[in-house]
Amino acid sequence: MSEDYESELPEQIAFRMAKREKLNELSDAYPVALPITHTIEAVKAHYPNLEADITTGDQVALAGRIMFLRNTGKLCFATLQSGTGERIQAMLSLDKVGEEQLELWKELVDLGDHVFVAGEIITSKRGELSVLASEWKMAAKTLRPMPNLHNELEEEFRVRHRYIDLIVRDRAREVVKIRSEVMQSLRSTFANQAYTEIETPMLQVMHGGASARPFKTHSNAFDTELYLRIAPELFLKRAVVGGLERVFEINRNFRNEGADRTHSPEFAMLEAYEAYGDYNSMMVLTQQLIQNAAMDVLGTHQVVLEDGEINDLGGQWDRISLFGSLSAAVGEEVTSETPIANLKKIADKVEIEIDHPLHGKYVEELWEHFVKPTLSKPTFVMDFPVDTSPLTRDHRSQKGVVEKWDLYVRGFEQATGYSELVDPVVQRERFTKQAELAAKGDPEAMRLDEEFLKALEFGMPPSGGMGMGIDRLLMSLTGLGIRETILFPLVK
RNA sequence: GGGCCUCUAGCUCAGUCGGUAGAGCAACGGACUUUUAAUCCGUGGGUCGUCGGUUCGAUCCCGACGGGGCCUACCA
Repeated sequence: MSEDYESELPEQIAFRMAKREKLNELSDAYPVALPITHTIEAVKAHYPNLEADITTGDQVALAGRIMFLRNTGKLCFATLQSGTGERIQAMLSLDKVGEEQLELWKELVDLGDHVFVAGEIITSKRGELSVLASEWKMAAKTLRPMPNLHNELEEEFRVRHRYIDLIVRDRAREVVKIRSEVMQSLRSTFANQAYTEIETPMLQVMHGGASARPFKTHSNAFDTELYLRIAPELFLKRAVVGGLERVFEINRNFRNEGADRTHSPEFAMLEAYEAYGDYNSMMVLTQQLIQNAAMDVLGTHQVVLEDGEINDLGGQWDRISLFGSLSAAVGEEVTSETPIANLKKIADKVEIEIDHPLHGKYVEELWEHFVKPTLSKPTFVMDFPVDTSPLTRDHRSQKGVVEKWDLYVRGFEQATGYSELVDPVVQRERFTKQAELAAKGDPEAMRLDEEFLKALEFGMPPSGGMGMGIDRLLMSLTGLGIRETILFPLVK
């Protein structure tokens, strides 16, 4: 380490560096192993309510991070915290550790340090469960000062230093745990229905499965452009062609588009496909996945959100038709046959501008303006325009409409499901139309994927499919913004 | 992409109608054997996001750039 580096250090780091040096001279600032006998959690659980000023005679050895330090002349107090946030008090007294060890403690131990203490379980005069140390050791010296524990950290600081956020904020740890348990719940719902979890490529020669702009990268080995996937759909369908009749994948998608409170450039996506299912069976599955997750993780379908509001996920969720609900909202019949000119008139009346060649885009924009804001309860919105859903089967009884639903929860799209298009000839036609859009400059239009079409030509059974944003599921269950549901969201 | 706001000590924030800055916690020195954000006395710590411009003088006014936020348009 150069002297330049040290001389430029903020004073608090320089002091801690010196303490680290001294610890290493005396023994070790970062010992490889410590004779720990108990976790803080175990000790707390074992002595739930001792009276004040008690000695137990029980010896323990434990370690934790120092969150508070209260050093007096001959008796020092420290609050040690475990990784789960559980805390216990350590006491170091002159008569138990001796003058030398007490002085070293006061000289070398800072807030944030991991320390080891061994001693007797007691309660203090004020009743605080404590380890009265007969011995202490540095477990790991911290070089940087901890933030002020009495003010909330700024949002940006929390995101950029999530490890500190996790140390000081209970809710940060809770959200990590909730997310992990939601994942387990989803997998268990799938496992109970004989689904197989698979992983499909995230680096793709051709991106597809959604309308979105991809991230591009380059492979040296293949000397070719590659894309980070925008969706796993086309590979999961290949798996269904291959006979994996119930498959799902939970993994990251990447979309080179805007970032805001509900969008992150990389986000966790769940997709599931079920041979001989359709969009009706996928609605049942999706409702089960979410309701089970709420029940397994939070113990209720009446989820309390961050702002105190209740998100009621219970019961049978509403199912409405896209064209029907739009027609009711605008007060006139809107169908897949309604001329664009008429749609434009409706749009003009409420002063929304739509500039897109697709009829379906008009319908969806109008729906989002008139109906979407009125949805508060979880609602399946069914039967979408064909020209905006190139991978979806035509409706079994309605013309110009496909068997697709979107699930809206608290006003944003939570999941989507389809009766999958499995006719390779129709799929080729749909891709061709997408290619025309791409030629006209639509950066989100899909590509014609010959390899995928070849797979379909080998016969894909009739299937239902669904996709759900995991981060958004976490948002629905907690009321947090997407950057709070992702442990380490992308920051510049 | 467009509009508005913001960046000051390790952290959270004040502040200067233009004369180079403060608080609380944290840190350093001292006192203290029952503290709970311990207390008391004392001390240090800043390229005021970066680069330019205006000015005798800029942390403050102006411009550009960078980070962040909110609103707005688009994708889940």
